Formats: sequence, C-alpha cells, structure tokens
Amino acid sequence: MKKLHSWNLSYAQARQLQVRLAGRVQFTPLKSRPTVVAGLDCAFTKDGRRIFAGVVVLRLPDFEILETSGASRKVTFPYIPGLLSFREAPVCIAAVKKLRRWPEMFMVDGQGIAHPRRLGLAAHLGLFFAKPTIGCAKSRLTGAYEEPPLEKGSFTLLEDKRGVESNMQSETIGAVVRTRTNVKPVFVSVGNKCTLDDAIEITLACATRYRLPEPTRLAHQLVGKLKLSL
DNA sequence: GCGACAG
DNA sequence: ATCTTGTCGC
Repeated sequence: MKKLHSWNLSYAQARQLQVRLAGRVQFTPLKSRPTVVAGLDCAFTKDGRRIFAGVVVLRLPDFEILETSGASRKVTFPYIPGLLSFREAPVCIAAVKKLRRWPEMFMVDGQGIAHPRRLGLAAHLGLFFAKPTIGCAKSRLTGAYEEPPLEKGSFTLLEDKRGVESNMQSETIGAVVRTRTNVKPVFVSVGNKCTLDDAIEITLACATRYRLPEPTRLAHQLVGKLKLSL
C-alpha cells in the first residue's frame, strides 16, 4: 500500500492532484488471469454522517470467499461529481489494510479512468494499491456510447469526444458491458495496471445471474450488513 | 447561461 | 448514497 498524498485538500487542489496522478496510471496487460480478486464498495448511514467500506476477497473461477474486512469513519468530504475518491477512498484504504492476504486484483464500484480528469475512484485507489484495478460503475459519469446489444457478454465502447467540428476525434475511456441479458449494462474502465480488454474480460468472468459482477455485488452486500451492525 | 453529473 | 416489500415479467 502506498501513501501518495494527504486527503485534506480544497476542491481546487483535489482537481489539480487528479490531473497529476492520472499520468501515473499504467495500462500494462495482465500477465495471467488473476485468481484472487477483491471487490470494494461503500455505504452510508441514513443521516449521511458516517461512511463504511467493505472488501470481499474471492477466488476465481468458483467465487469462493477467502476473506472479508470492513472499516468506517465520519464523513469529511461532500459528494461532488468528479471528486468521489476524496470522499470514499480513505475508508476503502483502511478496510483493505486490514486484509491478511493481498489480492491479485481489485474491482471497485465506481469509475476507473472514465472520468473528466481520468482519475475516478478506482483509478485513484489503483495507484495506492499499486495492483491491477478495474472500475465497474452502475452509471455513466462522462463519455458517449451506443447502447450495447441485449445479450449478456456484448459491449460497446465509452468514448470521450474532443475537438471542434471538423477536427472531431474520440478517445476510448471505457466500455459499456452487458453482464446479464436484458438488464441495464455496467460501465467498465481501467483502474490501474491492466488494459480495457483485461477489465472487460474479468468483469464478464465474474458475471453470474446478477447485474453486478460477484466481487462488487458481494462487497455491496457485506457493507450493507456492516452498516446495520454498528 | 443551461444541462450533466460515479456514489 | 438513502427512504423501502412485494410483485410482474423475461
């Protein structure tokens, strides 16, 4: 686990930091299909004053749960589109630090580089973890896309349009993946140390009968319970 | 100025 | 994110 910077920043400083850190995200292909994958998600108390993070470590391809951990804190940063990591990353890091076994890969509920400044929650965490990380969000933050076919396994690319009129170009920042037939797709993007193809492949390898892939689905389930027990 | 906007 | 159970449909 790396300690890259302080979390006590102004909104302007946070945005500047994102641009700087985005340049450190690596798109190196996975050497082999990971066997130990961790899912990460957060939840809040109804009054919105406390945040919880839950981590579930799974073994692929059977999805056996190897370990789980959680952490909680007082909320110190508001929800601002584009600055989500400054609200959720600290607790996520605390929860991951409690793991006895270090996962080969992380799947986070949020965007990877499919972000205005290319540093969504999953990419930010991926730099702290210094491990392959993928962002698997339930909705779009930025980027344009065509609706993917309705069959499970199909996907389209998420692109960021840039330029003016005649000089239109687009940059691929993620993929819109159908993890279940006839169900709303998920938004997949690189978090760190993997390619978009790797991210899509792992997401589909973790897709069962639900919309959310197992790591993220189980983490969401876990953090929901943690919230009630405290 | 207006609309969009992860969790 | 959160307030919330059963129910209709593929």
